[in-house]
Formats: sequence, C-alpha cells, structure tokens
Amino acid sequence: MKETNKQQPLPEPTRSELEILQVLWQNGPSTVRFVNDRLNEQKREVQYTSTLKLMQIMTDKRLLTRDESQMKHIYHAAEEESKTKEFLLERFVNTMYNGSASSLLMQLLGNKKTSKKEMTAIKELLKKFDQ
Amino acid sequence: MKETNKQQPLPEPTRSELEILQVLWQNGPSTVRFVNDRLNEQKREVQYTSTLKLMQIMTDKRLLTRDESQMKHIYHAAEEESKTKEFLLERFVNTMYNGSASSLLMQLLGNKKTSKKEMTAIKELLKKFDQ
DNA sequence: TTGTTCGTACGAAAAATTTCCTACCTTAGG
DNA sequence: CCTAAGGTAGGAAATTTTTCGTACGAACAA
Repeated sequence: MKETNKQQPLPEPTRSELEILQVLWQNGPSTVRFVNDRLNEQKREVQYTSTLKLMQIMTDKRLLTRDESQMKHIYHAAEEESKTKEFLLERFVNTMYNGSASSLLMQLLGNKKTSKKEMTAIKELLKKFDQ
Repeated sequence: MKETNKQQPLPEPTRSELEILQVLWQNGPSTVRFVNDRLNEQKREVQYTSTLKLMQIMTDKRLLTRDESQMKHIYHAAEEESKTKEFLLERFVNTMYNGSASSLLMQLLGNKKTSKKEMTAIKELLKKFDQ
C-alpha cells in the first residue's frame, strides 16, 4: 500500500471511519471481512471492497494499524477507545456547549428520552463522586 | 434561489453548517456579513461568498429560514437550539456510548480537562436535581 | 450622474469522503 | 493441475461538502 501520509496529529475520524472504529473497539482487532459484516448487520449495506478501502485509508492516516503477517490482515484501532472518545467529547462540549460540561449535563438530565434507569445510574455515579 | 429541496425531516447539519448555527444561536437572527465576521474571528478564515453560499444551501435544506424583506437578508436558525442539540447529543451518546448517558458522564468526570469550576457546577446541578 | 460599497444569485471548481470495479495473489479441494 | 473461494491493492468514479469567481442590483456620497 502507498504510504503517503506522514502528519503527526491523528486526524479526526469522519463519520464512516467512526463506525469502523466502533466495531474495532467493541470487538477487538478484526479482519476487514468481520468489520464489513458487522457494518452490514448493524449500520447499512456496504460492499466489502468499500470497507477494505476505507480501512486501508485509515491505516494510511494512522487511525488504524495492522498485522500483515497473516494472509488476512488484522486491523487494530490505533488509539485507545477512551482517549479518542475523550477527545471527541471535548470537541463536542466545546462546539455545542461552549465548553460547558455542566450545560451538557443539564440537557442530559432534562431529556425525556434519558431513561429512568440511566437517571439512577447517573445519580449513583454522582453520589459516589461527591465523596 | 432554486428551491429543490422538499424532504420532511431536517437533515443533519454538517460540521461547517453547525458552526453557522452556533453563531445564529448565540447572537440571534443575523445577516450573512455578521455571521461571516464571527466565523473569521472565532473559527477560520473564510470568504464572504462562501458563507453566503452555505447559508443559502442551508436555507434550501430548511436548516435556516430568512427574512428577505430588507436588502440585507436576515437569517434565522430554523430549529430551536435546544431541540437540535438534544438531537445531536442523543446521536452522540448513541454512537459513542452505546446509548449510555452515564458512561458519557463518567468520562466527563474522569476528564482532567474538565475544570474545577465546571466540576462544582456539575455537583451543584446534581444536588439540586437529587431532591 | 457616476462611482464606490455592499448586497444577492449562480455556476462551477476544489477538496474531502465514500463507493465500487478490476486485477491479481494465495489457499484448499477435487 | 485446475478451479473456486476469499484475500489485498489500486484506480477511478460518484457523492458530498466546501470554497470562490463573476455578474449584477440597490444605496448612497460626491
């Protein structure tokens, strides 16, 4: 594969790239076939080679790394799930809530769709955290 | 302007569209010139006509409405800030935290970058909410 | 009146993202 | 050996998103 990319900071994953990262985070290092199957089950219909290509591009961008020692390459998410999510959450809070995490929380608490179960979980969490 | 778009559900705003929505939410109905100036101050350099075009497209998509009675058209965000944000937050929680708001909160609380001030604000909020 | 400034509309280019076609390689079974 | 199944690489098309050039109209000051 061509190695054209050499920038330092990991680029922001696009929407589709994020979907692929999801699969990898949830299931651990996987083959293209596996990821593609999950995408077709869980998200939308997409051709094998499309997923392949995207994952190759992501590798080029350093969003993924891969083990080529087998015939079926095994792809790994390059960044830890939590690290990436932290970054994306921060960006989300910044752009959407002007950096105010409490605003976000307020919305979360005010949201009808946040289930009762979630609510109690949240309260639990905060109680613990308060000590 | 061409009126080609007629779908019911509002499309998801793209990244740049979101930036424009931010400005409109923060400052209320505004002219293109005003929005463009804010973008250049706060975000990145962008040509007036680029912003104009984008806002026209957004109007076509019904993300914005506008008052054309003046020479300088006045653009309004079509959806309430809170409604849109609620939607986007929900999508974010779903795709990133598998729908678990408490997971998101956990990350928020664990994040070093969440300031002390924010933390106390959050605790305050929760205390109030707990009653 | 004339020119400068500020506005809109529109087309199209540029860039980024996503999708898929084709070629070709390797492995396993007959 | 031959074929089928399943893998990768790469080019290129298709789509979406973003940017900008150009044309032209209205307002206003000189």
